[in-house]
Amino acid sequence: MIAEVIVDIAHSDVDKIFDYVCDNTVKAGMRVAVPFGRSTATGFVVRVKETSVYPADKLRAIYRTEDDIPAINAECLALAEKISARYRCPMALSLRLFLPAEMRTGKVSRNFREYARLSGDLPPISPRAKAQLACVAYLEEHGEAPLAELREKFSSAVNALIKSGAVAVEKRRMLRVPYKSAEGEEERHVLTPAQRGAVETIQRTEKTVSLIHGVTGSGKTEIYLTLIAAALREGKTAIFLVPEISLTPQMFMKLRGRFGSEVAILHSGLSAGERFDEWERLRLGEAKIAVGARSAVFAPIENIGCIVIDEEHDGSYCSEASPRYNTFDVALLRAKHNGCKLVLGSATPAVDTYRRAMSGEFELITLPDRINARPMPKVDIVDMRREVRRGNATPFSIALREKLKACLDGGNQAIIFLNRRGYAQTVMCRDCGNVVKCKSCDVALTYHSDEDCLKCHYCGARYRPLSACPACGGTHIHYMGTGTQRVVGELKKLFPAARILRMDVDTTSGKEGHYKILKQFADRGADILVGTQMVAKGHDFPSVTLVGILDADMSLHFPDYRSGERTFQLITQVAGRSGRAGAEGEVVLQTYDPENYILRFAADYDYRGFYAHEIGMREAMMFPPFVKVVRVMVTGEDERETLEALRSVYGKLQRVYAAHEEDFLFFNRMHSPIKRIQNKFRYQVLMRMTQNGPLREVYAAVAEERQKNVLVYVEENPSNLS
DNA sequence: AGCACGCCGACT
DNA sequence: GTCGGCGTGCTC
Repeated sequence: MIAEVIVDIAHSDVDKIFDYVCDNTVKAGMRVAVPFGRSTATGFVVRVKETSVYPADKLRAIYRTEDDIPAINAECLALAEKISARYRCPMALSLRLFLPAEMRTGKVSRNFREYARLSGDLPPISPRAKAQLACVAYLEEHGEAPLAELREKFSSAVNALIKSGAVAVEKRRMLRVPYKSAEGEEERHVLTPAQRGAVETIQRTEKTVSLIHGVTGSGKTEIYLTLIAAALREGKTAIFLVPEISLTPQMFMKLRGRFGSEVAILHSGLSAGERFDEWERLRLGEAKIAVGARSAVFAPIENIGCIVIDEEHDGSYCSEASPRYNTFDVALLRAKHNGCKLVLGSATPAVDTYRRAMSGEFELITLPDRINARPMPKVDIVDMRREVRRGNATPFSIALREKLKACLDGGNQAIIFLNRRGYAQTVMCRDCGNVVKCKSCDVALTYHSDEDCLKCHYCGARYRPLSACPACGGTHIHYMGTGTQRVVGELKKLFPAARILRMDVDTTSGKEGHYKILKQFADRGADILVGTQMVAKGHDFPSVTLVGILDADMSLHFPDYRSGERTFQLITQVAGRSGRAGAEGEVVLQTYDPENYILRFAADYDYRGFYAHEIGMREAMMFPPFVKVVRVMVTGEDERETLEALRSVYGKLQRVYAAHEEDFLFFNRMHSPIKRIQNKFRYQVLMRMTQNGPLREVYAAVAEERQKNVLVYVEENPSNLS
């Protein structure tokens, strides 16, 4: 037999099939160790065949198989091929997506546990051996018991019994199941008519994809769970994707409660062993529901009955590393292959998704009402320009201050949202105007008061705070802009008695950092939670009646065609944290641009209005989804080499441009908005082209570019243009 | 990715 | 005259 093998080396030179002689125990999808040149490599068997066209005298045999059952099933092998073709990456990279990292590095061990039971023939035991007799009696009563437990109870008598053959020991695989304690806590909810209708529509439609557009609190989760339960009843499996599962512990507690150990959780917060075992439980069919962030879309399961993507609009569904896959695209391929439904849900769908739903490509289900029929919190837009004119230089408007006071006096909690961490955004010398920048990045440093240092938010470098300007020696150092740390300081001055909690990347280090802070706040361990966009997601806080959004403009004026969309989503999400149970909630939205249509629509919870306006704008300005934004990034440590590579790709791309000029709306080379990150210079060729534009040629031109110290890659509709 | 083969500078 | 620099090519 001949095995077609892809070696697990991510390099285009070896991205092809190598034939190896093998025996009939080798199956497609198994990992194998093979001789490769003068060394040994791991490889993936993608096909087994009878004969090879490769000269027989040059064929070598595989050394051994690394799996006893295939690690990658037939569907996933085919999927890997599609991903490699679609995202132009070596097969090795797309195949790796389907394995837990622990499996490749081989750093985790499988856990075994020894069980003892009485063997068939019981040799006579001396009546004096009391412990042995007790042990036998124990086993007669219990059938079998973990060996360790027996040893504890009957000490060395156990060994004697094993030696005499009275007790047989069997090794059994132990799979580590995280959060097992949450089993059986969930009571079943009765669906509302709207939820029932949504479930029925999704099950009845002939369309593969359904989009549930439901406001916060409209009960989307219960719809997902019902669909998943239905799939399980048919003997099928399911995939449930969430943006950041570590932020939503109550979500998997809910799943565990409902489905017990049939749920496998795949996320970074687990230990390596747990993650590996959860993956194995899926592969072995012990678990039937894969829950996790985007990588869970590659779950090793067959016969999928339902795939759910919750918070469909979330940016984390697009991979930032090669292959830059889009979770929806992969999920759609799997749904089509399995003939199952793909369900998307969001309170603020991505503009592109909503457009496809409106066009009839997706089934659109709208849930306009909250389950408890409570109105959404009222949003008060405050014009910060007037505050400045009135001489208010603090980050808080008078309205927000008053409402905060009332909120705290009433014994309620508040959330203050500001999408900027640190104390002061920039540090500037007032004598010469010099702004302090990072040594390895073209980025202004942010002052952090809690550590009394300057930090680079792009590479994490720390610097000593300045007493004098490094450029002119001046001592009038000015700390500009407000971050979460300064907000906490100002709040302490305004409300000395209030207990304030801060949540941003600086306070959430560690495995359960997010969870701890959210839990503390939920348990009323603080009155005010100040945070970045982290506070927007997860957790319901019943006692929160006020949300303050300090600087709604900051994400609005991001240099990116999606900044409006993102701002709308962010505001809607943060606002949704207010007033979920008891009292009615309030939101104060501070802005220097109070007439802005995005903010207006967000304040009115008018998604449709926002969408209509935004899509009209995108069409008029020729932005996605009407065209494609394509960026070719060129980065390298040596500026000259990087520029040379840029010139070279640009030349090739220019030929593509010249041959398809009618497909281009924009074509130019430039340095990236941030010229240097982590000592790497960043140049780019930016293009906007029609949907059927010559994307293939762009990829081909980039693939040709193989300079040694320079990295060149393509990004489609990049989420971040810095 | 490794690793060997192969053509030009500073050394015993 | 050699030892060795890493550029180029190959691995079933």
